[in-house]
Order: sequence, then C-alpha cells, then structure tokens
Amino acid sequence: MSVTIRDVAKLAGTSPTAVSATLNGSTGKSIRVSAETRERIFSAAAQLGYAPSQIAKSLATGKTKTLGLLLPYADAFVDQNPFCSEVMSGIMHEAVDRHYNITLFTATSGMSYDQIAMLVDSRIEGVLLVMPPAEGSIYTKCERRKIPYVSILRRPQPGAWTVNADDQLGGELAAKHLYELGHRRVAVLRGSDDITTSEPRCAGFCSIYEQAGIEPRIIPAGFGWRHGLLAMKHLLAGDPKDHPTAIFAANDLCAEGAMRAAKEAGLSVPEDLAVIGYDDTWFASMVQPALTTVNMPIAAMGRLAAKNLIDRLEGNLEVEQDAVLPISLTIRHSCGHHAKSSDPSVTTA
Amino acid sequence: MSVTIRDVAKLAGTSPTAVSATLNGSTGKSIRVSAETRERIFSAAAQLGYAPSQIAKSLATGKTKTLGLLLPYADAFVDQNPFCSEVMSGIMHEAVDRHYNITLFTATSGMSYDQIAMLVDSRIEGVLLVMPPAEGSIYTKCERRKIPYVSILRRPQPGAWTVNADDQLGGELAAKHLYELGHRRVAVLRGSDDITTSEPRCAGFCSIYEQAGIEPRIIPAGFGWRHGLLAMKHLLAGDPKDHPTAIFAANDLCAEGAMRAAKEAGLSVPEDLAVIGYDDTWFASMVQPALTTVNMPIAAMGRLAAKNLIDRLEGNLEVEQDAVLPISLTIRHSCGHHAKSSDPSVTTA
DNA sequence: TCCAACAGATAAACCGGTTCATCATAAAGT
DNA sequence: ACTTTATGATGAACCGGTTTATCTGTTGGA
Repeated sequence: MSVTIRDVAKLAGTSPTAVSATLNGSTGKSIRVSAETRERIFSAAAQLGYAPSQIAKSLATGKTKTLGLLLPYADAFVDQNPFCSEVMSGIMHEAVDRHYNITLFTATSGMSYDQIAMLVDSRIEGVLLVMPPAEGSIYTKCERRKIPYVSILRRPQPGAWTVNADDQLGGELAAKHLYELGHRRVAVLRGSDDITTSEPRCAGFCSIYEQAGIEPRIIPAGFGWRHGLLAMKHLLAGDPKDHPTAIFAANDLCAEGAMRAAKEAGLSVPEDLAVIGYDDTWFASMVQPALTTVNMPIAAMGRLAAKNLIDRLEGNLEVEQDAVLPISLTIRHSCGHHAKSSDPSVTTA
Repeated sequence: MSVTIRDVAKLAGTSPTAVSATLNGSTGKSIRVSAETRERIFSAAAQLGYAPSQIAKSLATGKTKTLGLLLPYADAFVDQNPFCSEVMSGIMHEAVDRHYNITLFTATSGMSYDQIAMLVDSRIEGVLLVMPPAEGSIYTKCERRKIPYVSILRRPQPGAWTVNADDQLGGELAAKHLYELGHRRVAVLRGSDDITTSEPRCAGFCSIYEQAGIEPRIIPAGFGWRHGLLAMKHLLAGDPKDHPTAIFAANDLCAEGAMRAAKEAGLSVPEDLAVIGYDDTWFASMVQPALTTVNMPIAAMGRLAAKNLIDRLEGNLEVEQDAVLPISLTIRHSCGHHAKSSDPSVTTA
C-alpha cells in the first residue's frame, strides 16, 4: 500500500532506526548516523516519495499536534456573528505557524455542549473554547482526561486559563464618550446572561454614569440583530419624555438592530439618537451610519489563546493564566462627533 | 497511563479479542462472545472508564474518520463573507451525524494553496474544498495519495466530484426580474475570474437580455464590499445618459457596496437604481434597503458535499458526481416591487 | 599495551488497538 | 459410532512509527 519507513531503510541499505533519526533531524541521543548514510536515506526517501504516517507517529510518541476548537452552539449565532470568523482566523494563524492541526467541534442546533464533549477523544491534545457556557461537562471531561484548555471570553476560574478583553474598561470607554458628548438619558441594551461578558460591560458603563448621579436604563436584549431591534422598539414604545438620547448596545449586530428600529420610528442616527456598538467587526464599518464601537482585538485574542495553549502543551509553564487584552474606542459616525464618507477602515478582498 | 483494552480484558477475565469484538458490536465474524462474558466486559469497561484510543484504532483499521476542510485563502474573504460560515454550518451538521471529524485547513494570508496542500497527511481520509482555485497542487496531491475530494463551487471536471448551484439559472432569474420591472440599461458587477461561478452567472444574465437585443455592461468588480463600491463609482463617473438603471452584483457584499456608492452620489435605491445581489446570506436581509437577491441553499450545499464525500468513503458508489442544487429569487426591497419593514426572514439568536 | 570513550549502526520491544488462524467442546446429522 | 457444524474463546501477528539496549570497531589517553 503506502511506503513505510522499512521500505526506505531497505532501499537505503540501513535500518528503520537510522531512517527515523535522520528524518527527524537526529534527536541527538545515542543514534548516530554518518553523513554518507544520511545522504542515502534522504535520496531513498525522496525517490520513494516517503511521507511518515502521522497516525503511527502519534501512537508511538503520544503526541498528536491537534487542538480542538469549540465554537458557540447556537446556529444563528455562529452563522451571523462575524466575531467567530475573526477569532478563528487568529487561531489558524498561530496553529499553522506552530504546525498544529485544528479539529472543529461546532455544537450544531439540537446538540448540547455535553454531547459535543463526547467528541473530545485521544486525538485531542488541547481544547480552545470560544465564549463557552459557565458550566458544563466539557470542563469536567477535560480535567478528568488531563486535557488542557484555554477559553476565550470566559470569566477567569481557578485552575483554568482564559483570554479576555477588558470588558469593564470597554463599558467605561463607551460611557465616557457618550457623557462627553452631552448625553444624560442613556440606555444599555444588555447581552444575554449566558455570555460572561455581558455583566462587566454593563457594570463598567453604569459605573461612569453613576459617578455623575445618573442611573442608565438597562434593557435585557441579547447579541442578535433582532434583539437590538426589539429592545429598541420596546424603549420607543414608552413615554417620549423617557426616551434615551444614546444607546450602548451589546454588540455591533445588536446596535444595527437598534438603529433600524430608531429609523423606522422616524428618528435619525446620530442626530436624534446616538448608538454605540461593541466588537468592531467588519460589519461595524459597513452599516450606515458606520458604528462608533468598542474595539476588541478579536483575531489577536484567538491567536493568543492558541499560543498559550500550545506553549503549555510544549512544557512552557510561564504562560499567563488570565490574559487581558487592551480595548479601545473606534469612533465613526453613529454618535455624531465627526463625519466622513466611505470609511477607509473597511478592508475587502 | 491510560486504560487499555488489555486492562479491560484482564479485569473481565477474558481476552482483548473478545473485548474488541464486544465493544464494537460484534463484527459478526468468527469472534463469538457469550451473553455472560459480554456483561462482564461491559461492566469492566465502565468500571475502568475505558475509552478506546482512536489513534491505535486508526493505525489498525486504516480509517481515521477525519475530513479536511479547505476554506478560501484570502483572509478578508473568509473573515467578511458570511458564505463561509453558512457552508461550514451545513458541513458540520452532516459530519456530526455521520461521526466524522473535521480538520480545518484555512490558508491564511501569506500562505498559498500549495503550502496548504502540505497539511494533507495520512490522517485525512477525504477533503472538502470550498470555492477552490481552478488549478493547484492540492488536486494532484489528493490524486497521487488517492484521497477523494468534493469541491463546492468549482467547475465540474472529469474524475472530480462537485456540488454547485445552478449559476446560469441564477443569472437568468435575476435578469428576468429586472427586465420585467422595465429595466433596459443594466450592468453586471462581475465577480473575480478566479472563482468559477463568476462566468456562468454573468453569462446567464446576459443571455436573457441579449434575447431582447440588449447588451448589458460588464464591469469586472469582485466579491468584496469595496469592489462593489469602486465599480459603482466608476459607472457613475461616466456620462449620466449611460448610467444603468439596474445592477446585478457579484454577491450581497458587492451589492451593498454598490448601493452605498449610489447613495453617496445622491441616488436612492430602488427609486433611481435597482440592485440585485447574490447568495442570500443573512447579510442580505439586514442591509437597507433589504436586498433582492438570488438565493443559494448554502448550508444545504455544504451538507450535501459532506454527505457525498462520506458516502464515497464508505463505499457507496452511486454518489452523484456533479450535484446541482436549485436556485431561487428572494425578492425584498432593493429593486422596488413591494415594500415591507423589518424583514421577518431575518433570524437571530 | 591496555582500557576507556566514542562513532556508527541495528535488533527488538513498544504504543493500543484489530483480525486471522487455531483450538476446544458440545450439539446435531447420518 | 463417526463425522460435521456451531459455539465460545484466545494467542499471535500486524499497522508504522519511536526508543532502548546492545554490539562492533576505531581512536585517544595513560
């Protein structure tokens, strides 16, 4: 069938041991190969088109160089949120650089995280979790099997590694921006409670306004476009005197939904209503008006999570357990301030 | 270290052979196990928490139950095009149902398809290619290694399996719609030539108009938002008498870019300019005005490609070599016709 | 001259499953 | 009574690598 290390050894007139050591760059141990034998091995391997069986290698060494990637489970969320694609992109960059494979665990609809945990088998050396649930059998499974995992956007836990952005600060930056623009009646469209970022973002936002003696209205919305739309409609259904002049949305999608509802109610953004988003995905710069939004270094977070996981797997124990990446505010047009057309920050293929 | 099949056999007081046969549901061959031994094996396995090594299993059987998934290479494209997420979702559904793993090969920036082909190793039983290039070492590599592959959106080739939508028909549907609405000066913003769908869509569109003696203008654009924006600006820079009254864009992203350019030039959509998109991703229903667009069953295409690949791997030879999925037209607001607010076809998490 | 150290090389065991070939023993057929 | 067939079970080989332990010369130092 396929060409094995013994075939190469036979053609080169030497032993499998020598071939293995040579092709792996001589482990330096007691296996010594003369320059001339090495030559014969290389040419034999090339002649036969030898490619080592990664499976046999894994069985012998116990290493698979394969990571599992668990994306959020709700179909609509995966499909619709550009966040996932961006974080995936960052992860792939690091994985390719470090010669690791990524196996996809997407919990599809009708499939719980617990069922997904079943997919973690001996082929997986480590797991990357993107916006995972607070609790779940996936964690106990990994711990029982001693499989290390790194979570992206999960509240830090003792004994677990995480990569987060500074959500509290993100909320604060948004609040400061709106406050400085003169907004005094503001509302938060808060993300769903099962994602851990919702709370600190909201808390950070409120803390700034509370220092000024103002209590923002908090509407439980969610991370979808429709959530923003419905929450905004709900707000606008109340007494016009209570209508907020500014909105801090759960993310960019939610912000767009809110803008849509406002426009349908005859309000214009940013003149009648300022809207600020979160994430700064490509989507934010494409909607109209382009969103002022809190920027998370999404791809960098994915990359760092992959890096930290691989570092740990390779024995580097100095990995930062709870990394927090910096946050910034990207100012575009949805809160007024300054105007420009065809936002150049949009990059296309 | 970990518990092996021999440990289970020892505890159950039987042989590895019996354990293997029992746990795999008795292959029915000459290995026979009595009901009472079976019981002991099950309880021993449960007691030890035995989980078979998939690696050892793969080495012994030659099957890995792992598929490679190759997504398009330009970062911006992957990140920004909802198409990829949707096709991935369909693929994952089938893979999970059939108990197959998916290994991700995303050609990141600065990495060619040829380099990606290097990642295909013995762990991969089959490959799924999404919008692959016309030529490349990936194909020769798969053929040399006898690894079957199924391409999504690639021109049918002898000896290669594909899943496509009826691009020609898609173009025709778009053209008929615009023609019936009275548009006689129309332009095609054509996708880039390296994606095989560009040509038949354009051809289908033109064929309808040519029957009426009209030659549509064809602008080489691309599949990105910016491509649509620039192409439209270029069109609007010409003599106003030549301005088209309707646009057939390469995809939804491109269509939005074109709409943006039109709006910036003071035109309104659909009153002054009709725009029709392609793909019908979630994005299409979210932009304003919501896009009339050619609907591709994207997730279904992903799912079918995975199904066909797995069927072939499992020896089903009746797999349709070049599947073509049906196309339809989703009418929203960007070509006028009828109006409605908050398009209900938008689904959110 | 003798022994230690080392370069070069390899046979054999091992990783953890699957599967082929073989072997008892009991039941059934002639 | 003797062969055939079915049941229950297992030892050993195998998949394709890595790694340990061992072996032979050759060189250098005392």
